[in-house]
Amino acid sequence: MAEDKAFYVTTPIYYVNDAPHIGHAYTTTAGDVLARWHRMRGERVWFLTGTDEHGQKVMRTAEANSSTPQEWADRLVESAWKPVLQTIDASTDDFIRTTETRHTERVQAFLQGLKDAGEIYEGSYEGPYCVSCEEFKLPADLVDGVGEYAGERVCAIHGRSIENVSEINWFFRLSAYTEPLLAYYEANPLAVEPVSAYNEVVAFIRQGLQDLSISRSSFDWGIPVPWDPEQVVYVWFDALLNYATAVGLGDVDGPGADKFRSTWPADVHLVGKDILRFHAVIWPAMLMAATLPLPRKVFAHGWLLVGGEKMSKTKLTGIPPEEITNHFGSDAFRYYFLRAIAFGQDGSFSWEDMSARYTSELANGLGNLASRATAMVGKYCEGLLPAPGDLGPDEVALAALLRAAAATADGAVLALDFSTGIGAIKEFVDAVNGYVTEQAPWVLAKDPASAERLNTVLYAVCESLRAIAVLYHPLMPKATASLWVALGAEAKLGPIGAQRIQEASQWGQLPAGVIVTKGDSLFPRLEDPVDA
RNA sequence: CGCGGGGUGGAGCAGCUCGGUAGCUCGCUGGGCUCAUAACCCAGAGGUCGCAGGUUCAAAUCCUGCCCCCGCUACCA
Repeated sequence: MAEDKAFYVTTPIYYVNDAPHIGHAYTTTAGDVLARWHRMRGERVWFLTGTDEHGQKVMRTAEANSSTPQEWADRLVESAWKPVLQTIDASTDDFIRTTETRHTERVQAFLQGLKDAGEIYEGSYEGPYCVSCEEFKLPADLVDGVGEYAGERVCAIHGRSIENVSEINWFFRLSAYTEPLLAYYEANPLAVEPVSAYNEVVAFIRQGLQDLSISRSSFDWGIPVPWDPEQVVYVWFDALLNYATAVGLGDVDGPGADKFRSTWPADVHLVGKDILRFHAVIWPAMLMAATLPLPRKVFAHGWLLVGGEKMSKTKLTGIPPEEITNHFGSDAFRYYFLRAIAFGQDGSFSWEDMSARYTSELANGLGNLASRATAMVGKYCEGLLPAPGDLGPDEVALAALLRAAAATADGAVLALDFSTGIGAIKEFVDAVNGYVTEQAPWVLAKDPASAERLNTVLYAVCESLRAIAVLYHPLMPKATASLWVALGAEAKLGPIGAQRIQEASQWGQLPAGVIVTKGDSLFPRLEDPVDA
């Protein structure tokens, strides 16, 4: 490889106060498929996720539950957030929590560095403040008052007047990075994707950036500002740094320094489009200020819509991932969301569509193909993969189709276009199903004179499945591992995870004579989940 | 005129960057096959590609205007 740096992909760190829903799991799934894909290309990979645990909301919720913020966060991380990784079969390499000392100490060191470099100054933040809420409000949080407050903007929660209050805070010179960021994005048009996100970011920066208040004094659940312990670091400033602190930011020697050198910068930050601005404006500015390399790509994916609306906790439309995986399994979860929704755009989720895709593409498509192939090898060849005779034009065409599909899939996944990549593999599955029907091995089996032809056909089908298993493995680790076993591939070719994407389409890897078994259905047909 | 995204057969979506048979999943009709998870394969019906203009030999695809839906509009994660 040209460099020894690992391919580094991150999910956002999830705000621990939320309940995990399929939107969170969607992001992590995308990251996982990307990570597994790169691993199977033979690259070193580092895949990070974690939780964001500071801030006023966590503190409030903890208090309301007669708990300390730390205890509250501990509980949610262990009971809700880490289990999600198992639920969707995510292969993360690390899980960072912003309350860990490896994070807090490095954040403080980073902050001190910026201060020493003159990037941070003391100023006053002034804004609308609701006494009842005891917090600053954003203009967007305010609503028109009614009754005695008619004519003024009031707190949306309490409906009462807000005061204009100022407090002394530490500010980051974000405004100084307006031009550098514009220049950077002009030179790196792929640094933010998709294009719509890029345009939005550039348009925003073009308006001119204001300095950012990065400390708070009104509450204390956060990382203390090292030179001013009365204040805590603004949550976003703290949170964004996780991507770097997790891999050793600032360490001058030792394992942290080695890790940082071999990992940073991130190759892909996956984010929801609602937090794009933090990642594509504030974060790179912070790194510029510290003269560190910028992440190579921030990719903003869309939202999952339920009933046409963004999922939301308050509207009770947040679906827990296990609700889906309990029924369909983790492979189908992973398949559905990355296949049915163009990555980068909003997509609507419905049980009906999920169920339809599952039945058609997984059960009737791939699952059934594996079933008919293994059954025929069992029935006609006593379970041993036959040696093929000379390839006919149909086999040559099939092999060519496979090469094209693999190439398309590889290119698409590397470009984070999962749906296109999966679609290419799916089309090949369909083609193999068509090939089976056209060749009609059950007819060939009736005539001893066509025995060699039968062998050729059955071999072609199993060899196709071998390639499909490899190409689909990053997406559906469990089912493809089962398929790998059913094909008898492991004994001669090694573990499926050790196969190479780039070599997957090379025809003829599965050796004749391996034991093919008809195991359980890869994707059993399921009862309609919407029976209510 | 704040910025951006979207309006494609019954449903959900792709295609639009690089104009030239409108593709996919589901549903529907007819046929084939029987190895297989009553699955598979083939054929077919069904679309004014939001509306109106324009450019072009040719536009879902480029340009202009309009209508409708949605998100964002920063220091709440």
